[in-house]
Amino acid sequence: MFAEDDVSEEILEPCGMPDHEDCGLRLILDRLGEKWTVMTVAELAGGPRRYREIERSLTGVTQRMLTLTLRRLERDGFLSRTVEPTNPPSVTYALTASGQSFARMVTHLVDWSRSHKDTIRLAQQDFDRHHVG
Amino acid sequence: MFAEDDVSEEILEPCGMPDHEDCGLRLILDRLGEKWTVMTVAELAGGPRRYREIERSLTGVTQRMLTLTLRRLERDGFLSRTVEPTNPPSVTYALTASGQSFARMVTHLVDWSRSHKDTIRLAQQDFDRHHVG
DNA sequence: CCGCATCCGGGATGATACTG
DNA sequence: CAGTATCATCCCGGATGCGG
Repeated sequence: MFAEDDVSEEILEPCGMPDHEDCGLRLILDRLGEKWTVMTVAELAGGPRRYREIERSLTGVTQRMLTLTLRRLERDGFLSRTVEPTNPPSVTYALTASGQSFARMVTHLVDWSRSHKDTIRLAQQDFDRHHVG
Repeated sequence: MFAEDDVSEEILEPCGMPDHEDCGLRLILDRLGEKWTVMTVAELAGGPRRYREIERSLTGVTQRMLTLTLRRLERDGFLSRTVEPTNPPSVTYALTASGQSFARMVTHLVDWSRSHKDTIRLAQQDFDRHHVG
C-alpha cells in the first residue's frame, strides 16, 4: 500500500474551504492533531481498558488531558464508557465499531509514517544544513 | 478499503511514547494538524503552482501562514521550491515523489472522513443532548 | 510578486490541588 | 479509582506593516 507510483494529477478535495465544508476532514484532523488521541486509541485497540490502565500506559499524560481526550473520543462515538457503581468506582472504556474503524485508519497512518520517517528526517537535516550554516 | 469488519485486537504502536519514539508518527500528525497543510498539498496535487496561485486557492490564508506552511512542507521534502530570478520574482512549488506519496495518504484520510462524517456528527449530537439537557 | 518581522489573542496543554 | 477545578504556559494562527 501507499506505493510510490505515479499520482497522475489526482485531485484532492480541499476540505475546509467554503465550497467543501461537508467533507468533514477537519473533524478528523483536529482530533488527530491533539496530543494524546492516537496513543489512547492505540491502547484501546488492544481491548477494553480501565481509566487507570490507560493512564499508566500513556507516560506523561495528566488526568485532565486524559479525561478530555476520552470525553472527545466518546463524543465522536469512537469509544464507549461503562461505569460500574462499585466502591471505589470502576470505569471501563472500549472502542466502538466506529472507533475500531478509526483505529484501523490510524494504522495506515502509522504504517506510512514508519516507512517514510527516514526519508523525512534526512530531508529535514538537508534543509536545515542549507538554511543556517 | 477501511472495511467495517473485525479489528481482531490489532495492536497499534503508541508512537510518541518513550519506547516508541522511532515510529515518527508525531512528525506526520503535527504536520497534518496544522490548518493549511492538507489544502496546500491538495492544491499542489493538481500540478505545480506559483505562490500567488496557491494563495488564491486557499480562501482565507494569510501570507504568513502560507509561507510557513510551504516552508515546513519543503523542509519535510514534500515539495520543491523553484525561484525564477525574474523581476518581479516568480516562485513555483511542486510536489516531490515523497510529497505525492503524502498526498495519496491524505486521500485515504479524506475518503475515510467522507464516509464517516455523518456517523460522527450524529454521535456528537447524541452526546451533546445527553450531557447538557 | 514573494516574502519576512512584529505584535497579539485564544485555544490546547500542563501543573497542582481537591473530591465522591 | 476516577475524576473536577483552577491557574499558568506555550504555540498556532491572524493582523499589520515593511523590504527585495
